[in-house]
Parts: sequence; C-alpha cells; structure tokens
Amino acid sequence: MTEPDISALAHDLRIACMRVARRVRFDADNTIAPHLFSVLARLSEEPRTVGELAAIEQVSAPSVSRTVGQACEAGYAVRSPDAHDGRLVRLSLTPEGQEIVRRERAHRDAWMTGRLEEITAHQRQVLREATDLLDRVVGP
Amino acid sequence: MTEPDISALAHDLRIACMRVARRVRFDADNTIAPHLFSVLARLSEEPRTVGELAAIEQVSAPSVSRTVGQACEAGYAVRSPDAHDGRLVRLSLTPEGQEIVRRERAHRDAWMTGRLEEITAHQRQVLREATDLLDRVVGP
DNA sequence: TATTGTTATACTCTATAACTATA
DNA sequence: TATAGTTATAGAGTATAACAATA
Repeated sequence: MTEPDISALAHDLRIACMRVARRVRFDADNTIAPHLFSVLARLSEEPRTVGELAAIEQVSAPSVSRTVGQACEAGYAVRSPDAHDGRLVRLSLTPEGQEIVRRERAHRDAWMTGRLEEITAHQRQVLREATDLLDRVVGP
Repeated sequence: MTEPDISALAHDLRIACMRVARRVRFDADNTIAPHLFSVLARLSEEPRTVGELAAIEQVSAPSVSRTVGQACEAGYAVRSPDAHDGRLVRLSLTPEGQEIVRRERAHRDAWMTGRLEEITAHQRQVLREATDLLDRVVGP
C-alpha cells in the first residue's frame, strides 16, 4: 500500500467509523440522553468520584455534578461519602441504573447485529479481524 | 460464525467505531464547531438549500438557518436566490469555506493516518476491506 | 493554603410555534 | 392553501467563576 493509499484509507475508515457512531446515536432511537448514558456506563464499570468522571469524560466538574444529580434523582445512582476523605463523593449505580445500562447497550447492539446479519460469514470474519485491529491501533 | 458471535462482533465493532469517532473529535483538537463543519462539508459536495441540509443533517430548519447564518457571517458560505423559485435560497461555499473544510479534513485524516502507519501493509489491507464493507452495511 | 464538590450565571445549540414571502 | 425560510421564545447541556466543606 503506497503513501497516498494510506491517507485514503485513513480518510475512508474515519468516515465509516464516524458514520456508524452517528447512526447508532441517531437511528437507534435511544431512550436515555447521551451524556447521562456515558456517566452511567462509566459507573457500571466501577464506582467513581465526580472528579474522576469529569477527567474520563473530558467535561467540567460542574457539568458532571449536574448529570450525577439527574442520575440520582432518577434513581439510577447513589452518592455515598468516602470513609477516609470527607471531600470525596463516591458514586455507584443502583440495580435500576445497571438495568438501564444493560438495556441501552442491548438496544445499540441490536441495531448493529441486524446490519451484520445481512452479510456473509466470510465478510463478518473480515470485520472481526478489523475490529481487533482497531482496538489495538486506536488504543483503550 | 454462530449467533452469539455475531452479537459479540456487533458489540465490539460498534464500540471500536464509536471510540474512533470519539478520538477524532477529541484528540484532533479541531478548530471549527461540529455542527458548522457538518454543514460546510455538505456544501462542499454541492450547493444545497436550507431544507435539504436540514433533512440530511437531521436537524430542524431553524437550526440549520442559524448555522448557515454563522457560515455566511464568517465568510465561509453565501446565499443566492433560486432562478425559478423565489422561496428557495441556494447555499454555496466561498473559497475560504472550501479551504476551511479541506484543512479540517486534513487535520482529522492526519490523526488517523498516523495510527495506520504503525501497522503492517497486510493489516491495512484488512482494514481496507472492512471499510468498504462498513460503507455497504451501514449505508450512505 | 490546596483540593473536592456544588451553586450562580452566562453562552451555545436545538426545538416548536409564529410570521413573511412565494407558488 | 401549501411550501421555504426566518424570527421569537424556550429548554437542555456545558463552561467559568464564586462558594462551602474538608485536608
């Protein structure tokens, strides 16, 4: 593959990925707002503080604080004080919050699954390899 | 590939694509707002009306009208009346607008190109095939 | 004095409804 | 009367600055 081809691939691959991301967010009429889902998804991994969420999501602390307030008000998350540092607020998902995250993920996956059922097994194998490559190339 | 594997691929591929989209938007510290770039990118393909842009971008006509106003004010686009229908407003890019789009695309592509240079030619070939597949699967 | 989180305030993007001009 | 676009108004998310509590 020559230099120009690498650039062309970079362009086409970027466009394709952004299109998928866009479709998933728009077409799969999601029931939960993107910013709220992002926070809940992070908390589903493990309990975190407001500051940690702000750093991970790359938004301001006040913005996260507000979103967390919505999550708690909706019964998806709970605040609890840190045992050793009174300034910290530990955030964790309730069972309802975990269920919301699970359902939302299933919803998004279902949309993608439907598309993949339209192609051949061999083509899916190509996408499988490409997915693993992307994970390594783009990083965690 | 069995059923569960298709679901797993759907999940992993979706995550990988959304991660790429996210990295491009964050890492490649872009100089132009996403909604404005989207409109300019559409106009770089061909002149369009407000209604066409609204339909393509899936946002309301007033929202597009506002964004177009910004584009015109910044000197990136110009409004011109339609010859046959006085209600229509034809929008097209100025040379400055074309340059902005070109530069922004180059910026985003450069990030992706850097990643692709780290892998082998064979691996890039896999991504090339996967990209073409994604285009067909996800649609235009 | 520095850090964590929240509250106050303003700005931006988007949407619906109302309005103007043209078909 | 229907359509294309703009203007008016309101709602939601985010940011910076100011504040309260704790280290």
